[in-house]
Amino acid sequence: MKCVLMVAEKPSLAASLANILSNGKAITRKGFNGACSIHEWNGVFRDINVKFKFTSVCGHVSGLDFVGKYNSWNLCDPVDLFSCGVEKKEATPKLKMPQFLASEARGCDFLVLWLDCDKEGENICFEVMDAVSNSIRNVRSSQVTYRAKFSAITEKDIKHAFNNLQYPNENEAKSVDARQELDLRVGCAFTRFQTKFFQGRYGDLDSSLISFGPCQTPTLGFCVARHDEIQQFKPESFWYVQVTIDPEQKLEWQRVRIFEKEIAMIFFNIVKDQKEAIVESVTSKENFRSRPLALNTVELMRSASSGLGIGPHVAMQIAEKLYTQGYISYPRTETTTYPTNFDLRGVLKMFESSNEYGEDAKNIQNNFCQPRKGEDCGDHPPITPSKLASRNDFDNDTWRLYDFIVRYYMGTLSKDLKYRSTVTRFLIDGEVFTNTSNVLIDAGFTKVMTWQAFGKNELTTPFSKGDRVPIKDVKLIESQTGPPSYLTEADLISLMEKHGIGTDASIPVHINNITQRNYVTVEAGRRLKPTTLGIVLVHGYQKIDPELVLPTMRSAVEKQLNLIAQGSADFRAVLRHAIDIFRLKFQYFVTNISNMDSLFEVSFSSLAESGKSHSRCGKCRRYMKYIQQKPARLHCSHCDETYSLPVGGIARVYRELKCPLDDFELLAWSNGNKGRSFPFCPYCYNNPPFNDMTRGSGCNSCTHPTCQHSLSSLGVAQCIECDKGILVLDCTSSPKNWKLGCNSCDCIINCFEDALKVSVDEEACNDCGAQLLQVLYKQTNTPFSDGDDKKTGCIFCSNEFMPLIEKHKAVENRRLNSTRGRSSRGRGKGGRSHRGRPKPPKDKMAQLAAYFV
DNA sequence: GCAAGGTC
Repeated sequence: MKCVLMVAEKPSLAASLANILSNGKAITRKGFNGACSIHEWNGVFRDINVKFKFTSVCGHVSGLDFVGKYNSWNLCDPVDLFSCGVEKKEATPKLKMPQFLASEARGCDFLVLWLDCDKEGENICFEVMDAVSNSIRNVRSSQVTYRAKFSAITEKDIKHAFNNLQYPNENEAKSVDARQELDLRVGCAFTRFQTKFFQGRYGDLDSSLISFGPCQTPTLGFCVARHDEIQQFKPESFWYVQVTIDPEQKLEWQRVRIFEKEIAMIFFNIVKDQKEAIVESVTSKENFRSRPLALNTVELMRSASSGLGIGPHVAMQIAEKLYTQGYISYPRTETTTYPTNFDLRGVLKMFESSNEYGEDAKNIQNNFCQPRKGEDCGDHPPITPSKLASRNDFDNDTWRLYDFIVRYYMGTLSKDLKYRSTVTRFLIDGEVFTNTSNVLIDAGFTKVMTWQAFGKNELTTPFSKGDRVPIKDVKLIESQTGPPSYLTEADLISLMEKHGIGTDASIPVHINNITQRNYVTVEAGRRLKPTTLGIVLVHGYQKIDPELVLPTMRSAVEKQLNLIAQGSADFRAVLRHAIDIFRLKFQYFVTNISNMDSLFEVSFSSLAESGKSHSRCGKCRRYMKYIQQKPARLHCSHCDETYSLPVGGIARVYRELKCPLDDFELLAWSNGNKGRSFPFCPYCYNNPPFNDMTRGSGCNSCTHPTCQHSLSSLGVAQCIECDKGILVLDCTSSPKNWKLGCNSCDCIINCFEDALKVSVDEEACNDCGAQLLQVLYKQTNTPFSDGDDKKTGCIFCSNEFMPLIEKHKAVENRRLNSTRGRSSRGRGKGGRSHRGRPKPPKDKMAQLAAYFV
């Protein structure tokens, strides 16, 4: 029997599409990658009986990256990133997606692609075809591979798509390839250049990465634009006449306010001596506030931020969790209209038994309103609740978001809010004042969406035309115009949506980025206030090349890319043109960076003047400065060199010891009292002296043959927790604390408390191959039963050491293993070199010689 | 250590 492989963009969609197409008959099994399932059934495809297999990918199968050395920050000039090679790589290696697809496709004759119907989906179609090209013959043929085009996940739509299969659109897919390549080259080139440039000059930037991106930078731009408005705002004084009538009620002046005091005074003088206001007219009309459209992602994020105080990133994480647990429908959609056959009442029914919502759900069913017609974007149905939950099922924020989604859903099926608005016009010697009073007629959807409840302001006594109302008080009030506030997250989301910056799925990522990178902070009310770094960056772009931060930049690029999608321009030509433009922009940016730098200069302190005097430079013997702000560095202002330091923790001067290779003073890095620690040479850490030592290593990885701090001198045994590392004696906090620490993982073994001295012996243990240790105690407090103050033994095998070694599960295991090993196989696991002292590098003298040259 | 876009 012929076999048809069908592929959707995500596991959940594969399940629901298979269910529709098989009329519920599909049998499901889990795929070997643990993430995707395969749904199988027999049916008819193009008039023949076939077996169907429906599975999915998880988003993109592949992603783009630079080739080889261009991934390294130190091995190439950022400008090379505009011309160097790029290659496709597996997007998520642990999912083994190409392998999974290839194996499921084996033996299949046809491929039907059910990826989301947007350009990204079209691009993934071709990624899937690539992945199965060795499994399905002629996969590029339009007689083998088909594309289903659907706009809603409804039986009608899906079956229609199945009966009208097409071929995937290569032009649309290509336009995505172009976008990927352009974003990669431009983003990484600018990011690397400006990060290295500014980190090499300033010590208090408080940022480990100064990134640029075609979406994140305009996003930051919005926040800084508002900041600039606030800064440039000049308050203006204005005056208004405030009349209070009896019974007490303030009236609104029809002129609202006046910016010249003298003129305001004239009106005030007219009104102030009057005793009565005459009712000129009373008009009344019914107004309404519409119930909401069905909920989509952007609105969910906006409301979560402004109403619940939950940021978009976290909101989406919670929504994702609610979705995978079945409480709500798929939370990423732009659509704001329910599918035609959606069981609106069924969902309400589900809530009838709920303590929280039961009463509302019944009321709404009795007064059921058809939802408003929104937009169908052809992606997924709006976000709706799909399972009843109660308060105890979740933590507080999860409950609040779930509650919001339930109430919003009920709101969309409720009546509009209705109120009566009555405007009373008063005349006071020719001046017009009004009072507007609103009276609620029907709370409508705000009965469930209580946060939108109607603020009442009823007039205590209604008036009729011709009434003469006593005036209680007349005042001339002086006030000032105020600046706008910082942008709220909700405002920012709206701006991004309006300018097409990011997508519903990536908007929270960009906002999160600019906060994580320390360009903006989230203030009370989730308002986004730019930091000095954020402001200086945006102002710098504006000085050098304003287009870099303009929100229109993204859409201009998208426009070009759309030419590819429409087939009216050649992929290569458009891409080359766009890359050329950005390369020129980049080069212009680099040559004019001093314009941005002059702004940095004002706000940040140069490396030379930041940090504290710390340890000596091996080249000039002068003290270098220790800059503790992220990323921690040592800076020698005399040599104008900067040395990076291990991430986190603290690097203190290590007993004024020096590296025998370069004369730099050694430092002891430690990550808290009980954490890892090791000595290192700041020069070797950045410029490893031996081939078998990687950048970012301490002395505990150094193969120097004679230095007393090196791995060669202090290595004891292979690590008991990881495969790669070696346990090295760590003397940096001796004699208070002695410990063995792995030079690769976090494994630490504390030992020999209060010993005067611990050192690594020349000999190795006969039983397990570990290097022996010599331990010396004060005569007065030796722990050994025979009264000796000095012993040599094995940390794993010597009985008299056992009580002096921290109880460590892995140590116990190793002891057991080595005992067992002895009885069954003679001696340990067989004296491999890594067990004892690690082999010194083969040609160490040659390496040393090379280093000194 | 880098972008933006999918999704887990």
